[in-house]
Amino acid sequence: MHNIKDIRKNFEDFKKSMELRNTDLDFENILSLDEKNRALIQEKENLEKEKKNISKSKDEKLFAKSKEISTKIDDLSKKQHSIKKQLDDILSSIPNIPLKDVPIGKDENDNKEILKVGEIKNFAFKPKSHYEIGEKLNMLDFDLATKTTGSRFVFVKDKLASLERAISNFMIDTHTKINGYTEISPPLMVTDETMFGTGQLPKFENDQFEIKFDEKEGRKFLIPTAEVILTNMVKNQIINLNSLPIRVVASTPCFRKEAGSYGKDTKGMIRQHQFYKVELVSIVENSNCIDELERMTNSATMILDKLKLPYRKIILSTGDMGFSAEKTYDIEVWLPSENKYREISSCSSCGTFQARRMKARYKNKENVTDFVGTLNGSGLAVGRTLIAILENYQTEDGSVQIPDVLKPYMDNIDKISIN
RNA sequence: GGAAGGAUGGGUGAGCUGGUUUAAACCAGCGGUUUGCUAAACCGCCGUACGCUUGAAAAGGUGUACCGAGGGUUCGAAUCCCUCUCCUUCCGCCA
Repeated sequence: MHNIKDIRKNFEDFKKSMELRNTDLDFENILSLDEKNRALIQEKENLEKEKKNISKSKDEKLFAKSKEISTKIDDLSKKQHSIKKQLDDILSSIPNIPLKDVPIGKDENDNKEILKVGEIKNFAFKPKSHYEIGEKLNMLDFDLATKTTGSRFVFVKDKLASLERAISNFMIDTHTKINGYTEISPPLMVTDETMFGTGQLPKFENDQFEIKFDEKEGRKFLIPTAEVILTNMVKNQIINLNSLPIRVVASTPCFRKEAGSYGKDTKGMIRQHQFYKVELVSIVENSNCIDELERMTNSATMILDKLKLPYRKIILSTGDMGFSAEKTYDIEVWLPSENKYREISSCSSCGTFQARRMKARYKNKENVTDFVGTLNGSGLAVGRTLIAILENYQTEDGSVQIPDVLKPYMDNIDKISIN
């Protein structure tokens, strides 16, 4: 969320940034609401001062007048709150401003590749898709999921279920032992306020699963990514400088409605309503965001290096970035059956954008309170890593080799084959 | 689910028989003195948000609100009343 003061001050810059992000806004309305709001605050504060003086004087003759002032204040207060709410509603739906080095563009076609790693294997046969491999092995069962739950879910069985768990454990171990992250096992449900903090609400409510809870309770949602709950660990607090940076990692299921992607990736487990993801979150001094983003992205690619999966790193254009991001790297893994790279991780710096929404602050070196910087990245999407291993490590007879680094997690077996 | 107690600044914690509280004190933090360095000691500063204002800016000045959240009583609420949330302890139930 943006500070209205900054918008007021750098209005033209702000306008331009929003155009880069294809955001259509009624800029004049923002300014006029802001002015009205401030005028009402002034009026109200003057009355409050008068009232305060009367009560201090303890002059009984003025008591009646004080009462009169109270009703006026109530009235002004209501007006001001309504204006402020209108303003906040608009502000809370405005995306973050891209950093200067983010390529300007309309959509994903304007993203820029910046790195390509690993050798793409030349198969002597036509490589099968992950779902063909999985179904042949009898270890991916989409029909069973349809029967019990619905579309876009899957049963992972037997050795593939172990492999999925192995992937997750391997990632967590790498991030905790080598990359300096602390493991967290968080709640998978959050309040609406928490969803607001990271930017899922109010604008993207349609993508979220809401849980029916007791009437009395506030609203609760299933997390669409652990980013939501890990980032919000610092909400509504002022952190000591010496406890920064905070680096946490969690492996959690993620729940997404995938509204608006009806035709996309209907086959296989590329796009599911529920999937496991290992998520990295960093809370840093806001001046360290850029460095931390590189560090985080390197932590994510380290996994692919160790798994010996070919990948590329791209920087998202202004038109393709997520709502809260100021700069995003996507990491895409090679899928032989599709003959192209597919997203397996997305690492973003959000600057102070989420911190403002969460009111997450710290005391900087000058002892001045300032908003923290927040970053999040997948390290990596577990389901898609499973897919990548199935496809890249497949052999002609339908079995799948186990990547060396995962063998210790799989009873040191070499491959998974048809029973 | 029942009963009792509690929630105060970054932390600990007084105030809670309405008006010298304009939120004490301690710790942490920041600045300084001393010092070969560290430590210690001593001195000073130190809540948050928003408005107005001086200034090119950095940084000041000033006002209002805020003592878990929201309402109420009152000329006046951290303090009294109501509702809710969360925490602690005890009882019951339970993986």
